[in-house]
Formats: sequence, structure tokens, C-alpha cells
Amino acid sequence: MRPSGVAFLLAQIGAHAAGRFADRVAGLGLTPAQVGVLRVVAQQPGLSQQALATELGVVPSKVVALVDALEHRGVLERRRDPGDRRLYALHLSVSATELLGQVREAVRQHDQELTSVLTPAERDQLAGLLRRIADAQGLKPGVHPGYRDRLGSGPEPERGPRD
Amino acid sequence: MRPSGVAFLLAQIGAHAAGRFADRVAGLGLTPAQVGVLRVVAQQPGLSQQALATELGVVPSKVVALVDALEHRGVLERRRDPGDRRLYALHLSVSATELLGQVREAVRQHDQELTSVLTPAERDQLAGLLRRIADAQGLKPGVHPGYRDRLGSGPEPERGPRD
DNA sequence: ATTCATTGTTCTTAGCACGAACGGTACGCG
DNA sequence: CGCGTACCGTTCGTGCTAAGAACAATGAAT
Repeated sequence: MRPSGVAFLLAQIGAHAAGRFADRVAGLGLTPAQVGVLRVVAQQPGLSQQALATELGVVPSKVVALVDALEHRGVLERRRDPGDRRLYALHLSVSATELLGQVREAVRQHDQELTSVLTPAERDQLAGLLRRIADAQGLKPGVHPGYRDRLGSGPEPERGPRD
Repeated sequence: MRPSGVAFLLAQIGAHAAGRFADRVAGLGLTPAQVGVLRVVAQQPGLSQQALATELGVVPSKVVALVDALEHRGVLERRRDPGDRRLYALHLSVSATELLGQVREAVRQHDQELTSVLTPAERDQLAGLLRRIADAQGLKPGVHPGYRDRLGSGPEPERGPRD
């Protein structure tokens, strides 16, 4: 049982990456799940909460809390769909543009820091291999099963030194 | 955005791999955390629960439940340390040998299935890149921050961008 | 001998995910 | 028009997991 197998390394690094990303967006006052909402709504404006739930693979009741937080923050708007007044039409507000830019920058830095030990060629190589695996495993781009939401507060298992 | 998106792919595939592994060892009646216990005790027989807790990066109270289950299953033994009767000396029982073999086989199959789309050379390449990342990020071999124990089947929360 | 630290355990508490139930709206059909 | 059914968003209750505090037993120190 060599813990140096590829699958274990993937799980280990993946959890680490997710945790670090959560820390990063926590600096922007966001959780990873909220970031996912922003991304989907940015790509498909006017979406309903139900559609958002199925898109993200999340229970509708959780979408309520996510949208609540983002709306209270002023980056997301619940407009009534004029055709069907049961549905909300989700739209990003104008003030969301700046936040979205900050999120993109955080993503860029996150990616950079994680692969800083690789050369650009190696990074592309790695991306290609991973994409092939993700594709073969039937993982859709943009969604993945759930990590924890808040991984930033309090003492946690074991984390690397360089902090 | 057209960056490599390596970090997101790692988190996505890592979560997927962890879930699949949990499913696999569930077939043996084990949780991933219990597998970790078996691995550590196999490598360092006679170690105490406290040492095991720090080694795995989990709370001592959780080690109690883990050891309880494995002991009740007959694969782990709590012997008293003759030098210090506060400590337990954890040892694998003889019947653990077969189970350990099954676990090793499950790990092998898991690794194989996950990387079945790659050639052996590519798999080695991937392993090398991942090891370098894990090393650079200060991840110790054999431990990784906590996933959930039972990551069953079905869609789950979400996170992450990918423009 | 007394006092303090350590080990393993139990108990309590907080947080989260999920399903069930509820008001409100739309649509079909007689 | 009236009625039943189906859908959306929301709230509530339940079960589960994780983490911290408190406790008995043992050892170490002065």
C-alpha cells in the first residue's frame, strides 16, 4: 500500500488546493460555493434558483442561503421572471464586476502558487493529463463534489509549514 | 479566462478520487480513515493512540472510535505498554494480514482505474509532477487534510471557477 | 506525599446536510 | 369559471459529524 500512488497524491493535493482556495476567497468574504454561484450566474444570467441548484449539484434549500448572502452583499439580484412569477431571475449587479475581477485574480494567484514549482511547459503538460483524466472519469467542467465550505477558521488537521 | 485551471482540476479530480476510494474500501467494511490507521500501525507497530492521532492529524477522541471499530473487528489489538500503563500499544492482529492484502489490492485497482486513460509512461510522468507539487506545498506523505468519512453517492455541493 | 502532567475516554455543544412540509403561482381540463 | 395537479422558493425538523471540555487512571517531579 504505497501512499505514493497517483490516486492518493491527487486526493491529498486536491484537498490542499481546495483548502487554500477557500482561504483565499475568504479574504474576499466569499465561500467557494458562493464563487460557484457567481460563475454560473455570470455565464447564464436570468437563471432560476432551481436551475442553478441542478447546475451546481446542490439541494435547492442550500441555494436559498447562498443567494441570500450574495444578495444581501449587493452583488446578486433576485428579479421576478415576468413570464412566470414563481421563478426568480438571477442577475449580477453592476457592483459585482469588480468583485468578479478580484475573484479571477485570486484564482490566477492560486493556480500560480500551487504550480510555482513547475515550468510553464510542465504546467501545460500536467493540465493536459488532468483534463484527460477528468474527461475519462465523466467529470463536468466547473462542478465537483463537495468539500467543506469553511476551512479557514480554527485549528485544523495537518497543514504544510510555509504559511 | 483561459488559464491552465490546474488547481481546479486537482481539486475536482481529488474529490472524485477520494469518493471513489471511499466506495471501494466500503466494500471491505472500512472507511478511509480506518485505512489510514491500518497503514500507520502497520508501519509503526506498538505506537500509542496519541502518537497515532498526531500522525494522522485527527483529534484523539476520534482515534478512540477508529480503534474501537478496528479492534471490535479483530484486526487491531490494544496491548498495554508495560513501561507506561497509561499508554496502549497498538498492534495488528494476525487476521489483519489478509485484510491488508485486500486493501492493497483495492488501492492498486483504484489507482489503475483512475489512470486507465494514461499510458504507463504518462502515469509516471504525472506521479513525478504531483510529487514535486506535494513536496513544494509541504504535504507529508501519507497524511492529507480531512475528507469526510462516508462520501456516499449522489450529487453534492460545489465550488470553483473555470471561466 | 503532594502536586502536576499525560493518556485514553466520555460528554456536551455547535454546525451542516438533507428531506419533508408549506404558501404561492401556473397550467390543464371539465 | 372551478378544481386539481404540478412546480418554485422557503422554512422547519432531524440526523450526523466534528471539535472541545471535563473526567478517571497512571506516571513523573519536587
